[in-house]
Amino acid sequence: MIPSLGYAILGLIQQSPCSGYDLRKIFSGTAMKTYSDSPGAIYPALRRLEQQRLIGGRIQQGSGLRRRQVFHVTTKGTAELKKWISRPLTQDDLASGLKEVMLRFAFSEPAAGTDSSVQLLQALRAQLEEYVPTLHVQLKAGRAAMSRSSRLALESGIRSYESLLEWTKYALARYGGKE
Amino acid sequence: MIPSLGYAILGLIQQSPCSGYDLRKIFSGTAMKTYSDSPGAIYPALRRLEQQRLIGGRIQQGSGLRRRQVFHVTTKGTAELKKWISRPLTQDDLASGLKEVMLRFAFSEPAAGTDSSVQLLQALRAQLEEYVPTLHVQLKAGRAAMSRSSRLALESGIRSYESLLEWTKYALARYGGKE
DNA sequence: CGCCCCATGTAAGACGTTACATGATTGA
DNA sequence: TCAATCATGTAACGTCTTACATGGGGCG
Repeated sequence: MIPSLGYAILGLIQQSPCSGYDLRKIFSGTAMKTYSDSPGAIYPALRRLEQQRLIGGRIQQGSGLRRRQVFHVTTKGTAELKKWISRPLTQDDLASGLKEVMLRFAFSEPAAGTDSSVQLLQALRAQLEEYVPTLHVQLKAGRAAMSRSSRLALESGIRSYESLLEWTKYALARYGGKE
Repeated sequence: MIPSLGYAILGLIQQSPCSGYDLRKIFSGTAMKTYSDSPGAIYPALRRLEQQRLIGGRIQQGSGLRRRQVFHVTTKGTAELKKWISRPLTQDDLASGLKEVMLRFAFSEPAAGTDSSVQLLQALRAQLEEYVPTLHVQLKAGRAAMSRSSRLALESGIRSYESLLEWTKYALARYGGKE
């Protein structure tokens, strides 16, 4: 099983070939730094992906430049990426952090086509419509026993899922509407 | 350095003494299952906290019950919890997942008092008011180079931070308003 | 020459996941 | 008595963090 960081790397490399150093810069410069910008994570991850033949590296040795290995995604890598993006959405995908779901969506269009994006959004919307009410139940159930701050914290979680649900509708509209 | 799971356990035990098994039930039954409900994580974590004298365990051996170790927070543990909750909020706290910040807030009132809760909320609001505009910049900067789905994914992140900002205002109002 | 950035890596240690193991108790 | 649940743990494995190491290249 490939960890999140692996997929993040795979997706970025698929958008355009990168060296490990390029990846570090992307991670540390954008909102993606959640996926570790440390060399101790990135270089081993690259090697693992290479061993699985999901990416391939070519050493760029042109014109006095120092050694620099640029990686590209293999056919197998593209297939793996598509599989990951198209994987059915489970309850766990929601509860265990939206980050990975959003990463899948972010890569979906270039890596797996518009249909995949739309399907992911629809699945996400459906899951959220199921999940949000259970959170309200949790809030009602625990209301008495919870402190004010923990109640508010739970409310914050509920709000964020609700606002994500709104977003899925907005995003679906951007993909043509009708459904 | 104590990992998130450690603080989650510390906070729960502080609310009311628990056994490892109780903790597992709490984690798996509520929205807190992000913090691992697996025994392979919880029991070692409990032992670590005990070694640091942050919690203490008492074996409940009454009336033919099977051995059951109930943990309570020590003075040192309470102090550590307060320190963690009151720690100044950094940029990293925002970028590297709100989960831990919300956990701190959830425990803040019972563990460190109302003042701590309010201070955390104010700090969070201030950080968000700084951070949200930088995300808008990121969106504008990358707009051209990004695919539709990655643009939408970034927008989703922005929305979620914005809605969190709204929530901090709502929560502060619940703490007396004025500020 | 000395310093900083490019670019890659390695080693030690901590933590979490998965899966397995152990026994006692309750209820069918 | 057999299964399920209570309750605790352990071992192997993989991954991430932190910190250190290495060297070329440009620049003042």
